[in-house]
Amino acid sequence: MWMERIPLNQSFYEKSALELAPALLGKLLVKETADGMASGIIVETEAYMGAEDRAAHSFGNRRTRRTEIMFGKAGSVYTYQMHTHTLVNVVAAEIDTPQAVLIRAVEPVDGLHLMEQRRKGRKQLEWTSGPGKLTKALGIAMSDYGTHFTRRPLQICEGWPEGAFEVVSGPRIGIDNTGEARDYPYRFWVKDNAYISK
DNA sequence: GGGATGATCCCA
DNA sequence: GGGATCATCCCG
Repeated sequence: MWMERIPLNQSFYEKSALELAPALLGKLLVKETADGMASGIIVETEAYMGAEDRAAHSFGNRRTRRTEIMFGKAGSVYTYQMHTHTLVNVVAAEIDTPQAVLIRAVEPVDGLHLMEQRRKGRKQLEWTSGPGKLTKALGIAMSDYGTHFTRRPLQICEGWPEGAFEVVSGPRIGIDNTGEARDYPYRFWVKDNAYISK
């Protein structure tokens, strides 16, 4: 499927993580590397609400080298390493309000041959159906840390039309040791999409 | 310098 | 269900 790439404006990102997380569903995540371009429609996200959210890296306004970008401009790229994987977040809210949205799954669109190569031996449904998988498939790496989603090589563009899909929500994944924050319904996904993470 | 800790993935 | 595996953080 071919799709015209129109980057989202700065103003799109200037909202709380709780508003930005569902708003990102249906948008196109695009990464360009020396090998070419790969992209996918965002189908699953999680909001991390900063200082008051025990599950957020920036809980209590914790400010370290890793979380520094969360305090920065909305639309900034926050990548970090989880075990051997890179995970990618979209910084939300205003400067000094350290909120972000984790991109948990995308549906492949462009650069299928690149993704197949990068996710060798796995079925297409396993290429991008998880936060660590999709960064591998798209070629997103720690070198993207601190760049901005309105600029190449890592952009978010217009995607599916508004209202062409149904959004549902529920508790976040993999944050069992965070008290009551564990149960907040801060995870959003496209209903019945095949690429939702397990 | 060192030990503990993960917003995960993959295989058994 | 558990091991891999390693950057990051914090303590000493």
